[in-house]
Amino acid sequence: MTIRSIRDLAAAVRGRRKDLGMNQGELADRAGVSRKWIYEFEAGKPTAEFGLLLRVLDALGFDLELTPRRDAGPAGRGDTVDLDALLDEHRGR
Amino acid sequence: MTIRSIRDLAAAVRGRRKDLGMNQGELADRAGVSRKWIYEFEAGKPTAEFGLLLRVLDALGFDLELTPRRDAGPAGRGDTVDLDALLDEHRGR
DNA sequence: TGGGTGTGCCACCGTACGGTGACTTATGAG
DNA sequence: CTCATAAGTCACCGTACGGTGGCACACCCA
Repeated sequence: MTIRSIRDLAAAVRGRRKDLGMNQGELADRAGVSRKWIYEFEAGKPTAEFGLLLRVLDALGFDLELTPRRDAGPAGRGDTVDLDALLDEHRGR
Repeated sequence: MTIRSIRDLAAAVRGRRKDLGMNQGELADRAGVSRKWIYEFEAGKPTAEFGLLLRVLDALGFDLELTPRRDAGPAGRGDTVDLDALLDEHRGR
């Protein structure tokens, strides 16, 4: 699934944890964080540190993939991205 | 690419930023973080907050994907680490 | 030679992250 | 009705994240 927000990740983590039959405490131990961390993260806390998150995802058997965003265009554009257009778009903010 | 460590991500971010012709300051502005954050993150700081990271990845046009780990192929090195071993290792700190 | 730009790095500071420990509220088994 | 377990929540606290502003060095180009 594509992660667009912390809540996306939180839901995925919680679902996966339950699928694996783990409770918050077990996951916390395996990932090396506190149960509080798990609880708050699953509640959508956006300030969680990335390093700890990686440990949790690892403990859950998740892989994290990074890919250049493919513009949801009608016809799938090639891998050639229009950098200027992209820049202008962002410049607008 | 698959993210296994903060350094993986840091390298990807730095490479992408340069490809887009941005300097640290520009990326920082677009992502709404400080230049110090960009600098430290690209240097591999593992404690960066996930919320800020999402903003930076968004500013760079990156998509983040979460997938169940593909079972390590047999050809792979002895990465047959089980969770308990990982557990013990993490416990050490 | 000098100016401009990009980056590494520093000190300082307010804020809040994350850990610990405990309490409370379901929920379920016996 | 108990007892046990899981999850939500709280207070307390040390630590350090992240922002601001600045400085120095390395370039590059006129």
